Amino acid sequence: MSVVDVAARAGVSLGTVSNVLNRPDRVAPATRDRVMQAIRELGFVRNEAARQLRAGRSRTIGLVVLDVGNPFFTDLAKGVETTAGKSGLSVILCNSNDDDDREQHYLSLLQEQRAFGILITPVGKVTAAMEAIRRSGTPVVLVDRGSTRRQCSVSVNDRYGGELAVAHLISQGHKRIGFVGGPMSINQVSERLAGAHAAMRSADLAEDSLVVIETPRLDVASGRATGDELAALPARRRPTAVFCANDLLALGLLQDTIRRQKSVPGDLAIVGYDDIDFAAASAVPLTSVRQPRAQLGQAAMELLLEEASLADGHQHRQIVFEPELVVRESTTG
Amino acid sequence: MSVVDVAARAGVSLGTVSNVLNRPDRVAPATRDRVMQAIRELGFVRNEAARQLRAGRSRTIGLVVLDVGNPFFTDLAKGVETTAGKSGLSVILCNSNDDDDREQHYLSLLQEQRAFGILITPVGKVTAAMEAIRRSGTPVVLVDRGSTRRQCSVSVNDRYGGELAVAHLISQGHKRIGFVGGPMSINQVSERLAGAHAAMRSADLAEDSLVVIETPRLDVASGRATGDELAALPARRRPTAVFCANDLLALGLLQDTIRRQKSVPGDLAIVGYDDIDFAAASAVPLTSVRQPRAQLGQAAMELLLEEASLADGHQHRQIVFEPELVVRESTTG
DNA sequence: AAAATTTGCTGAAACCTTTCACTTCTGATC
DNA sequence: GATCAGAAGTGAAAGGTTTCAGCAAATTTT
Repeated sequence: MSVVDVAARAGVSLGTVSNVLNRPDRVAPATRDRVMQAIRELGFVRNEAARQLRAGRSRTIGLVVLDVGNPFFTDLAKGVETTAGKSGLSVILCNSNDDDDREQHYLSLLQEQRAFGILITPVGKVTAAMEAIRRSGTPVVLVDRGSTRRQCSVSVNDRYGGELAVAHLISQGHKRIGFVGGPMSINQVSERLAGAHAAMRSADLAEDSLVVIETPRLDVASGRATGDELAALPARRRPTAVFCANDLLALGLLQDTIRRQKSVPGDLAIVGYDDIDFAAASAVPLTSVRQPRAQLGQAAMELLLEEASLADGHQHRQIVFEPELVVRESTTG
Repeated sequence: MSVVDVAARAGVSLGTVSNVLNRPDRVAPATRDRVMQAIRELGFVRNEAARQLRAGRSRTIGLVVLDVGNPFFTDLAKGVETTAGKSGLSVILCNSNDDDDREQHYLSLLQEQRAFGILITPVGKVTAAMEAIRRSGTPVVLVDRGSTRRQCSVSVNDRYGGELAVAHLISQGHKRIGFVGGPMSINQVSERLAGAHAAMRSADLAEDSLVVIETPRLDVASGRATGDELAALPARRRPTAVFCANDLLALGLLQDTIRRQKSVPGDLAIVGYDDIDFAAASAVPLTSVRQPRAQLGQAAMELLLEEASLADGHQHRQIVFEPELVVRESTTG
């Protein structure tokens, strides 16, 4: 069943049916009603595949994130989705799960679907595949990740965020500080670590006073596992405070620390990153570095739309938000 | 650029290119290599829209959930996605946000895209739109929601879960118990409430010993707001324990209770529902009713595939999982 | 009244893939 | 040497939408 059937039933040409669907104002009201009636009677539903084929591009944008299980990304996704919806675009949420292959897989998929555009938080570097997609005319905006002039991006100053977190710990009197996060191939992680180092230097603390514990992933389970590593350290090397690269890690570590009957922040102060909703509701409310999640999504989507509309004369832009430290009990007993 | 260009470059017919793409074994190795080479040289990417148009249905399934911000649903989504991936299907995650209109919107969208199938946790009743989609030949499986014989569904016994939760509170000596959840139009909520009532009856407690507080949504903010309502109750009416219809509510309420300097479970015992990862990491580790989230997703996807393959002779099935009570400190000081 | 413009509608062409009936060729069998 | 079977490849048709040049009628302008 197709526009042809609708046209037959309404006694008009198929071109007119298409006009009713896409430019109703160009059709005489009487005709329009007749067509609408036929559509209703036949239960006609537009075939999006045919539309796309004809149009050459779809009305779907792909949002590729590192972890849908992380509330940071779902909040970001909400911002994207709301903004996209206003332009009649839908969002397909893809979970790369920190995995290069999955990322690659989703990129191919989006390319085959002739996605309207792609928002991506890359697992590692910006790959050749991404470059190729961009060159083929599909707008690509980097999310939660800075970029060079040759690409649009929306990010939060991760280095500064790391600095904020560690400077705060230092101001609380800590001198041996741990950094928990990984893999280092994730840009956000290495930037936050760089910020941590910078804060140490500013306070004239020795390089090796920052104990770096690399985790395989940025999730709650990895955070819990970190408890063992910390406990295994000789007391004089063991940090009195840690900065976790995200809240999931921090919550996991917090949970494990309490399980070991240690006090937070007494025995170990903890700072997280992202300030997800659960951070405030945790065993000990978590000090965290807040990022404007929804705004980030909105800004990214707006950049994408801008790039899509000004196809040629588009000037790539890099938007950088500033993070904010939210102090709670996990660092101030 | 299309198969035609590839064919021209490789010096074969377009039918052969298609064969290389879809049934490589039917093409002589030499020819196959030549075609592959041409594909690489031209950077050819299959047009999914054209495939779909030809095939009549897409390779995408829609998963419509009530709240992507709820880890329960993202865990469920992971189960769905993994299982779908094995059959070469992709998943588009749609967030109805407890809103009828949004649900309707997404259903239309999926219908226009000729989705391979739909997994949905309906906001309210099973609507005429859903029926229509099913009749049009698209498999629809209800998720986290039971159904009649006329439809496939995968659910968890919510009534029993409610019973477990409240029976546990009663066993801890509580006699005035609160139920927090809403809106009641959400099936899971009313079922869990029904279970709560059943538990009260079994213990010979009066009907009005169960104080029902209806919330507008099932999120952390609504949970926090419930603190006010509880505080406003006269002491002799105020429950000593509450059962929250999900963990987000429970975490919100927990947070607010602690803010008021009350003790959990001393002044108020709290049971949640879902046992999301954050439940164990909260201020006071939360007693909760665990649901097999990933399994739920997997089972739903399998039912969908079954329904899709046996189009005609398909016998609708209803799978019901049993929930499990996980006791933690929020109910056992 | 004639000319010009606007309005309303038509229908063929294009978008790209897959399928399938068909042809051609190679090698084997009797 | 004729017949047959199988392998390899061909190319037209179908699938549903949108666009656009073009046509006829109605309306306005000269």
